[in-house]
Amino acid sequence: MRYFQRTFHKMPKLEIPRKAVYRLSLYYRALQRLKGNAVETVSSAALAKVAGVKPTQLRKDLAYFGQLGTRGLGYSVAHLAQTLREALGTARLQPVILIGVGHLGSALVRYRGFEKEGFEIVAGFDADAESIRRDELGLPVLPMTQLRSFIQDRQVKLAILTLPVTVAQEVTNSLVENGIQAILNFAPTVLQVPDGVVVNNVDLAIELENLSYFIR
Amino acid sequence: MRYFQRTFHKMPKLEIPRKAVYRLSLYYRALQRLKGNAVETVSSAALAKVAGVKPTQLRKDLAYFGQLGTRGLGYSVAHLAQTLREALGTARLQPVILIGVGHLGSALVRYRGFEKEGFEIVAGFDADAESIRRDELGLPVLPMTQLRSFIQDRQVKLAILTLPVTVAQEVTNSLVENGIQAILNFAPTVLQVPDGVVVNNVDLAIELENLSYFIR
DNA sequence: CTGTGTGAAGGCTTTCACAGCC
DNA sequence: GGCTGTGAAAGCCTTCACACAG
Repeated sequence: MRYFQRTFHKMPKLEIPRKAVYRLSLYYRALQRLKGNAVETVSSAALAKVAGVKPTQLRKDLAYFGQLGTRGLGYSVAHLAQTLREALGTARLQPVILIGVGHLGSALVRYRGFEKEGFEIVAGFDADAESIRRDELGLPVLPMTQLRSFIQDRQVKLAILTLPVTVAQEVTNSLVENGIQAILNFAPTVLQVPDGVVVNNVDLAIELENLSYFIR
Repeated sequence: MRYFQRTFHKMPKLEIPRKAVYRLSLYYRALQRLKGNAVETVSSAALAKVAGVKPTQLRKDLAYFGQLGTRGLGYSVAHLAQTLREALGTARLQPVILIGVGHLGSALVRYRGFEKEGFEIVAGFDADAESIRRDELGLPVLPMTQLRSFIQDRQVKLAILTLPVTVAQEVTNSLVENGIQAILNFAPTVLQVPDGVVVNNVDLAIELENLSYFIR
């Protein structure tokens, strides 16, 4: 996971703490639920409780985007949700490609939980593309040779990596060369990428080891 | 993810920073690779590079466990690996249960990357246990009614949750009641647990949203 | 001379306390 | 009175600088 300085066209005046961005997603989720229950305004205390954080922290996080609440009243659920959507860049559907269509990759494709959050997996890539039953997935599965043209034609910026460690770095280099700017990496290895490319790691063994440490 | 105070029987004198524990896993992985290449000693600079951290940070992290290195020389690969194994509690194989044997759950079972890290998924549980083709998984899949006896008989402390949001909290309560101490949660919701129970969340939509934020 | 161990400094994040607005 | 917005304080983690051991 990396963090870097940027000039934003409009959004925040100050640079937002890295961890705060994660929390924005939690707030957004909580707001969706409130919206479903036809709630119109919510206090920082109530929203923070659902998101599992302290009220002051929530207010600090939101303050990066200006004065969003009304004193004495709280936040407008609809307005705040919209602001967060735009801040997170999920106001428009983002195309994502998935590299490595094995067990885990296939499960992620079928998971479908991404779409309502603003992401669409538009294609899978695999070294052995021929052998994959693509109709079961409802997704085109292409050979790696088509990576370059696909990324460039479709202007894809986001990739999910569900590959064996042995080829992860090599494929990453190729992704970066072709214009991918952000990678969600499931391979249990530290990827080397140039500045300006962001990697988030999801490492299941590390999560288990971490839990294991705290059990006694 | 939660953090809490504990009295440890032996390990560290001081409390280890929460994030440092994650890095211990990275170091351990890197050491395994060095071991494979028959490397006997390694400097903090070399090990840190592979793990993607700064040498001073690595030394600070390791210092929590006492004087592990030799000045002027570095660390013994074998000895350090063993120390980390014990610290992380993966020196012995830990039994893990998986709750919710859908697409994602099945993919995790088949993934098998856990075993060499010291974890064994010993059973799956599902509300609809009957309908799951258990021979393809090579894993017993049991109905939820057997949760209690299984956890208690096998002394299971770790659970992986791959369930829909709607039932996640309810099942969590049941797990905690029956003695589960740590949960790796894939459901996109904030679980409420009592003190003494640790939850690590793996939330794919949040990871994507986070990446999306940093793309411009 | 090499490379670890560590107090001290620095930087980042969270929490507090309360001013300010509805 | 209720609840947000925010400077200041506290807490936590990382990095530095260097003493010290081999």
